[in-house]
Amino acid sequence: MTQKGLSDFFSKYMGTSSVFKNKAVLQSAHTPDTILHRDKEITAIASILAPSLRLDKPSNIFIYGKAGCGKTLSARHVTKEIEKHAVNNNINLRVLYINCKLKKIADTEYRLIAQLSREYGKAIPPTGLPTDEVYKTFHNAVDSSKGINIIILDEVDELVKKVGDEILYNLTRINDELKNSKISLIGISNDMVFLEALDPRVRSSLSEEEIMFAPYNALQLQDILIQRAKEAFKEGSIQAGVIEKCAAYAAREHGDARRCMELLRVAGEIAERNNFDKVAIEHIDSADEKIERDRLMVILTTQPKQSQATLYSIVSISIGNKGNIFTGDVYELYKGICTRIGLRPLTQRRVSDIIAELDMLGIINVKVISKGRYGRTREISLSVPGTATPRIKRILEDALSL
DNA sequence: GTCAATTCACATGAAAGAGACCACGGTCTAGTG
DNA sequence: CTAGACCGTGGTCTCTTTCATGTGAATTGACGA
Repeated sequence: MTQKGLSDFFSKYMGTSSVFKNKAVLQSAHTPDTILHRDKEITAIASILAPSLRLDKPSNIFIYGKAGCGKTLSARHVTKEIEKHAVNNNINLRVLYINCKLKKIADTEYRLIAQLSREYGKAIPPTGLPTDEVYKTFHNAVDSSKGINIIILDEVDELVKKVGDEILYNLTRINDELKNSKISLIGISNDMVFLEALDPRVRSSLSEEEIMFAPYNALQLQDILIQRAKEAFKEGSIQAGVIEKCAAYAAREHGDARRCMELLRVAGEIAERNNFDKVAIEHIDSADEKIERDRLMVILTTQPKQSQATLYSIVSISIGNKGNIFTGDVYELYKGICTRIGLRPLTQRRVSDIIAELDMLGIINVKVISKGRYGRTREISLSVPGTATPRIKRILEDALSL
């Protein structure tokens, strides 16, 4: 594009009307004023937390349910309201929200406690201090707050998976040592079976109350979408049937409202970019494709070299043969690739873990099978359609500069 | 033919090491009055 | 005398290796019908 062309482009862009009124409404960070189809759950959380307004320690709550079914939203909504009430009535109540999945912020014991302490205004260095020192700081900070402290641990399962359940035990036990304050925990997890894997002592104290969030069905998703779309889009900029299709797509994927809204947002962006004044049904299809493509691209390019090399060898083998792929084959080829690009090959033990990680990311499918006399191994298959494999291979070749 | 033992090729767990990053306190050094 | 540079120690964190143990069905081989 020439510079003149660029200027034309921008003025034309300014001239075209957007289909959006307020795109932020469709972003996952947005909190709507009213939460649809979660009345029962919200009331349940509220009634459990209510004693805190009388300075009694409310029970710990464990909330679980699939992704994008309103767990975090509901918990934050209730705690925000309760905080408001506390302020109005001069009650010393504090709500801390921590997302345990956030890398470099709260994904280890040290970081979580440090982050919590920071919420109380204590400066904690990112590393270098002994963990019990940080615990002490946190303990003092909480105790001097003299009130009820509700700590929301979002995606606790991720934390526990990484560092074990000891941290939860420590947190629940802190109450015994606090003189002036009390801590209540709200654990939020996507993982349904997470609780069963916990130490029984931790389990019983963390889940004094349990609340299950069922996934939204297609109709509920429609309601939610209509509510958001009203705010997000200009009137009349959505074709009939778009919302329904969007909801149906997401309902198929475990009723994930977050994904549903992303779908609608991206569809809107696609419509806009192609100078449509309405979001049409076919834009949903393109959006679905684009989201999937982008997700894959991000995963592929952000993986460490070792994972990329492992995946590359899996992809290479899968292109050649239609049969099954086993760990041993992958490792052999992987070693070859490593020497070719000057990478120090890892041990098979580690590569085995990397394969499991790739499975978790959803790029490959892995099944542990026993071939009888011929040993036990992982049967690996790509979980992306065969038509996409050459593209993946090219991306990885680029990334590895092969 | 039947049944238990064996065997393979990894899976899976636990522990520990390497190297990067960081805080903190003590020591050294150069600049200043 | 003092501020800043520079070390050594001790801590976390991530990625990895090493060592050890587990696993499930095909295969094998002894046994009896």
